Amino acid sequence: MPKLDESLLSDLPPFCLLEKSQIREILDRAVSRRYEEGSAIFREGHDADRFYLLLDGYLRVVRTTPGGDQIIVLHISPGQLFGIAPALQRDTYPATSIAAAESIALSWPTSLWPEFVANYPGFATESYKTLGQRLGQIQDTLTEMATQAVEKRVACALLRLVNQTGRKTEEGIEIAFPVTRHDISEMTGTTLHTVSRLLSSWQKDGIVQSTRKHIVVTAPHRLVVLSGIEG
Amino acid sequence: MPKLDESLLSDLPPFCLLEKSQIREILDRAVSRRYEEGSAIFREGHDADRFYLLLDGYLRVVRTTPGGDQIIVLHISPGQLFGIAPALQRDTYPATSIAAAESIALSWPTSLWPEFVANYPGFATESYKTLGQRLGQIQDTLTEMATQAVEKRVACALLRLVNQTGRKTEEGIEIAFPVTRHDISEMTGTTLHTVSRLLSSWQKDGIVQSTRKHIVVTAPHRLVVLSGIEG
DNA sequence: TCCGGAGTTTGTTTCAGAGCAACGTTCTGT
DNA sequence: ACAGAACGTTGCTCTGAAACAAACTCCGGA
Repeated sequence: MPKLDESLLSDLPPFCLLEKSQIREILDRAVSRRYEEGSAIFREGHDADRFYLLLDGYLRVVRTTPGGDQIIVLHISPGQLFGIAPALQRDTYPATSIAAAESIALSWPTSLWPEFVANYPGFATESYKTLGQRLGQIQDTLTEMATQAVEKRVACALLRLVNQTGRKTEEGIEIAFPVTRHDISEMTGTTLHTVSRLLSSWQKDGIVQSTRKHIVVTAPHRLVVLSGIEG
Repeated sequence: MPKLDESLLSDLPPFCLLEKSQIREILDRAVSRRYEEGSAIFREGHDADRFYLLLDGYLRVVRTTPGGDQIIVLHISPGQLFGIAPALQRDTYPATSIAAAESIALSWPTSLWPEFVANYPGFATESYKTLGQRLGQIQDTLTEMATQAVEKRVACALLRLVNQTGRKTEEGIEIAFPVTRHDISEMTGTTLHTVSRLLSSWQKDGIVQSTRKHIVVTAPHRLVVLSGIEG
């Protein structure tokens, strides 16, 4: 493995307060690995033996029911920590992480977590902040799921993707990684059929433009209206 | 305020590793307060200026949508920490806490949190464990909400209440605090009408027995079957 | 003791969205 | 270049549960 460059970490929230030498230390103990689209980084229920940082790509965090249904709990973007079960004193991962696009992640053995927290100022703080945001976000999703009709949920899901990973293009804002109708149905607790119909109708209305695994939102404001947020 | 007894804390997970003198210290800085049924301990969006420990009673943790719909995210039982936004570097509470029955809670100013974490061994660990469990639990609820039909969700909700707060009686297991049909509908994202119908039909089948604000599960095993869990 | 409100029950109507089915299209590997 | 798989679209049917409506019961307070 080639030596990793310090600039990989030096701007990220959990590490930005650190000395160069500390970042070097952290990187020297990290394992870097590439994951191809569709492959799992770790799986629900397995031993939480490592924690991770996503350098490049996008992940889906997924839960599976006993009945075999899946749902996407959240997405991870570059720069975020994930698989941080050790932070919560868990010895097993509570969900599965799948690369939604080709991705690269660093990882460290769980046993280093306490040391990171103790030695690197700002690391604990930032990690727990991430956790707090994630908890809030899941509560939002739960509330939405419990109270909103399918159309609004799908609109919200799309907006979340756009906010988190949107890239500006000529035609509008494009979601930066492959998303299928089926993925969106697993984010919103509906069927791919319903998602397909909604997307078709929005396309007719000029709100989105989509091809296979690829969505561009051309009129975000109209989607916001549909989502029923804001006053 | 009368001096609080040390035995209040000495057996609880976050404090059980501590010296007597430390527990004394903690209690001396705590404020104890009674909340009557239906009153709020704190509200969503407000300054997270204190964190809490429930000594007696039961709480509902509730979120409200812009549209005015409410949903119950989780319940708090005696002995649990709550309102621990500071642990997640949040400066505002992400949800509202309501006393589901007459309750008593201790609280401390948020500014003491770092000190508790630093000085009291096991405190941080246990708090984060709680958080981890709560995160997992909410993910469960979300998954359930997204994939299961109403009947299963209501069965699950009832089982969760029973597991968390159930008290054995002659007729079966009784939920230890007042729960209305409406409450259950807010736990499951349905209407009180549907909950009422389900409960009636279960009563006919001898699975539950309920009067106003009061539910006894007489055949938990049959509820488990309905909930569709287990292998 | 009577009133009013909160909680519950039950009936009827309505429709969003799941389920099923069939087909079209674009990719991948050989 | 072809077969098969993965992804997407669309029409039709049917049902679970929301919406609407109306009473009934219990409880606390004046």
